[in-house]
Amino acid sequence: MKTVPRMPGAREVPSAATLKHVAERAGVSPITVSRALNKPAMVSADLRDRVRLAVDELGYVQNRVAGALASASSPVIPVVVPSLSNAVFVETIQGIQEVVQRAGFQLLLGNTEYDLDREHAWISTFLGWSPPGLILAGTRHQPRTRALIERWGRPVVEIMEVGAKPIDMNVGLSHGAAGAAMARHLLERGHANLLFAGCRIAEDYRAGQRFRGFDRALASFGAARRPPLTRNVPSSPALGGDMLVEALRLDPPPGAIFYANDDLAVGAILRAQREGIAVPGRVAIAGFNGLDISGLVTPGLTTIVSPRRAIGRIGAEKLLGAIEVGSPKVRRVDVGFELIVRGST
Amino acid sequence: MKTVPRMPGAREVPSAATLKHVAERAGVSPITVSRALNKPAMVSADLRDRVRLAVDELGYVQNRVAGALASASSPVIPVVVPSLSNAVFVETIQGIQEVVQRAGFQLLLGNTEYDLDREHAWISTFLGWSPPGLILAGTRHQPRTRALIERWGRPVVEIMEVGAKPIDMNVGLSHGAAGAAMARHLLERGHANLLFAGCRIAEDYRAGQRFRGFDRALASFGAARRPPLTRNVPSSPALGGDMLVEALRLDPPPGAIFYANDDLAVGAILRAQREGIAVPGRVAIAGFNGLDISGLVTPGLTTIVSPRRAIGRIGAEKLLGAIEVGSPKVRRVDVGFELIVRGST
DNA sequence: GGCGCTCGTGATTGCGCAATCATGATGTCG
DNA sequence: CGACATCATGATTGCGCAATCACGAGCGCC
Repeated sequence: MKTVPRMPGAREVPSAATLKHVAERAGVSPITVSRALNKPAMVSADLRDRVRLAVDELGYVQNRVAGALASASSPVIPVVVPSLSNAVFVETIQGIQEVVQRAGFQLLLGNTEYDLDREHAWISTFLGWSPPGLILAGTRHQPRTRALIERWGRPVVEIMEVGAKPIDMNVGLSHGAAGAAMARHLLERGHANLLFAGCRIAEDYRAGQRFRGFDRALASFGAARRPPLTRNVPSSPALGGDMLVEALRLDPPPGAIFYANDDLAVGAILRAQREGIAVPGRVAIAGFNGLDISGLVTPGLTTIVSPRRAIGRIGAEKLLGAIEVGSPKVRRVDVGFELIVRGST
Repeated sequence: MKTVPRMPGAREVPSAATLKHVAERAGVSPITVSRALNKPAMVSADLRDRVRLAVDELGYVQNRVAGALASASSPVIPVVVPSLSNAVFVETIQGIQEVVQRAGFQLLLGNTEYDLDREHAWISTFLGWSPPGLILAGTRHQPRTRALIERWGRPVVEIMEVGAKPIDMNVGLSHGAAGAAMARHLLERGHANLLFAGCRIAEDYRAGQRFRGFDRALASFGAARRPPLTRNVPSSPALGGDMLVEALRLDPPPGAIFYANDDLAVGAILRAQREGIAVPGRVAIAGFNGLDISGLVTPGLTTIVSPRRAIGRIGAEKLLGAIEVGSPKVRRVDVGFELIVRGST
C-alpha cells in the first residue's frame, strides 16, 4: 500500500455539508444558495423552496466564519462590561440582547473586572472578529485603546454614563447629577452629617462621580462635607451591613448614609433591622440603582432608579442604526434618572 | 478619466495591517509571524522579538475570522442558558468565564428564555462558528437538536442538573434529591401540610424536578401531598410575597412553603415581615439556591445551596480537557448540594 | 565520518463563503 | 416594434490565515 502523496496545503476533509453541496442538491449555483439564505428577497420563490429543502435534507449549517471572512464583517456585537457581579450590567446586557438578537446578531461578552488593561485586551481581540460595531460600558479608556478604536473606524456606543468626549455615540446618565439630587433630598429631609459609602470607587469611577456630585451639592448648600467611607472589595449586601456599623462609630455619627449602590444599602437596612437600629430615626439610608428588592425591605429604600435596561436597548438601537445607515446626528442620549423616595429617609 | 476595469472578485481594500505586512516588516515569512503569535515556543527568541516589534509598530490586530477558517476551529466557547434574569445562571456563566478566559477563549452567549426552539436556533448558529466545544444549560433538548450536536461530534458539556443520558459530558446536581432533602427537613421540624410554590415549572423543569423529589419524599414519609402552587410569570421577590398571601388562604393553610428559588422565598420573608406574619410560627419558609441575601433577611432563610459557580468552573474545565486531549473517562460529575438550616424553618 | 535525529524556518495550498461583474430573460415605453 | 431598463441567476475571484510538507543546519551516536 503506497502512501498517498499529499500536496502541500492538503488536509483532512471535515465532510460537513457546505454551500456547494446544497447547491448541487438543489440544482443551482452556490451563490444562489447564499442569497436564498441571506437575502431571500433577491431569489424567486421557486428556487428559495428548493434551496430550503436541500438545506433540510443535508442538515446544512452555515459556516459563519467563512461568511465573515468573505464579507469582512461578522454578525456579532462585542460588549465589554466591567463586572457581571453587579445586576446593573446584567440587566443592561439583557436590554442589548433583546435588540441585537432581533436583528440577527450575537453577543460576544467581555468582562474586564474594572481593569483597563484587560479592557484593551478584550477590545483588541474583539476587533479581530470583524464586528460591525462595538458596545463599551464606560467612557474612560486608556489612550491606546481609544486610538485603536478610532483607527478601526466603525460605530461604537459607550454606555452607562454620559461622558465629556465620547469616541462615537454615548448613552447614559449623569452620575454627578444623580449624586447631587440625592444630597438635595437628604438635606431637605433635615438630615445632617451626610456620609457617602461605597466600594472601590477609584475603579468604579461612576460611583466616584456620584460621590463628587453629592459632595459638590453639599458644598453648594453649605452643609458639612466629609470624606467617603470606602472599602477595597466588591460590593455585597453583607458588606453594606458592616459599613453601617462602622459608620455609626464615626464622630459625629452620620445622620444619613448615601450608599454607592442598592446592594450595599439593602444590606444596611437588613442589618439595621437585625440589630434594632432605627431607620431613618437614628440614621437614614439611601441607595442607587432601583433594584426590585429596594421596594420590599422594611423600611422601603429611598433610591435613584437608573434606567439600565433602557440604556442597553437604546445603545443597541443606536449602534444598529449606525451600522445600517451610517452615523447619526444625535451622538449623545441622556436617559436621566428618577429619585424614588421611600421610608428609609 | 477612464473607469478602471475591475476584475470579478475585486473589492475595496480594507487596508488594515495583515500578517503579510508584519512579516515584511520583520523580514520573515508570514507563517513565522503566525507561529510567533500563536505558538511562541516554536520560534527562536530573536525572531519572536522582531515579530513583536513589527506587530506593535503596525498596530496589527490578528484577524480571528481568517484564523478560524483556516484551522476549522475558533477560540470561542458558546454557552446557551435559559435565562439571564436568574442570578444562578449569571454566576454559572462567571464560573465558566473565569476558566475559559484563562485558556484564551471567548464566550458567545445565547439566551433561550426557556424556549427549546430558540435553543435549537442558537446552537445551530453557534456551530457555524466552528467552536471547539459547547456548553449547554440543561439536558433536555429537542430530538433534532440532539441529533445536530451528535452529528457535529465535538465535546459538549451539559450543566446544571445531572441527567439520565447526557450527550457527552454532564456536570450538575440532582434536583430531585434536593427536593427530597428539603421535604425531610421540613417534616423533621414538625411542619405539616407542606406546599411547593414556583413559577413556570413546566419550562423551568429543574424546578419541576425539585417538586417531584419533594412530593415523592412526602409520599414515602406518609405525609400529606398537595399540588404545587404555580404562576406563569417569571420569578421575582415581589411575586414570592404575593404567593405567600395566596398560600395562606388555602384550606388547610400550609405549615411550610418550599419555594422553587430564593428570589421568591426572600420576597415571602420580606412580605411576612411587613404584614406581621410569623415565620416560622405561622408558616415556615424555605428556598433553593443559597443566594447571599438569604442569610441577611430576618429570620434567615433555610435554603439549599447549589454550587453554581463550581458547576460553571468544573464544566468549563472538563470541556477544555476534552478539547485538548479527547473525551475523558469521567463523563458525569454530581457536585451535590448543601442544606443550610436557618431561622425560617 | 556518515547516518539519522531534532529543530527552526519557509513555500504552497485551500478553508467556505460573499463581492463583484456578466449575462440572459422579461418587461416597458414611446 | 425596437431600444432600453429591470430582474434573477451565474462565473470568477480573493478575504487572511494555518495546515501540510519540504528542507537545511546543527547535533549525537555508533
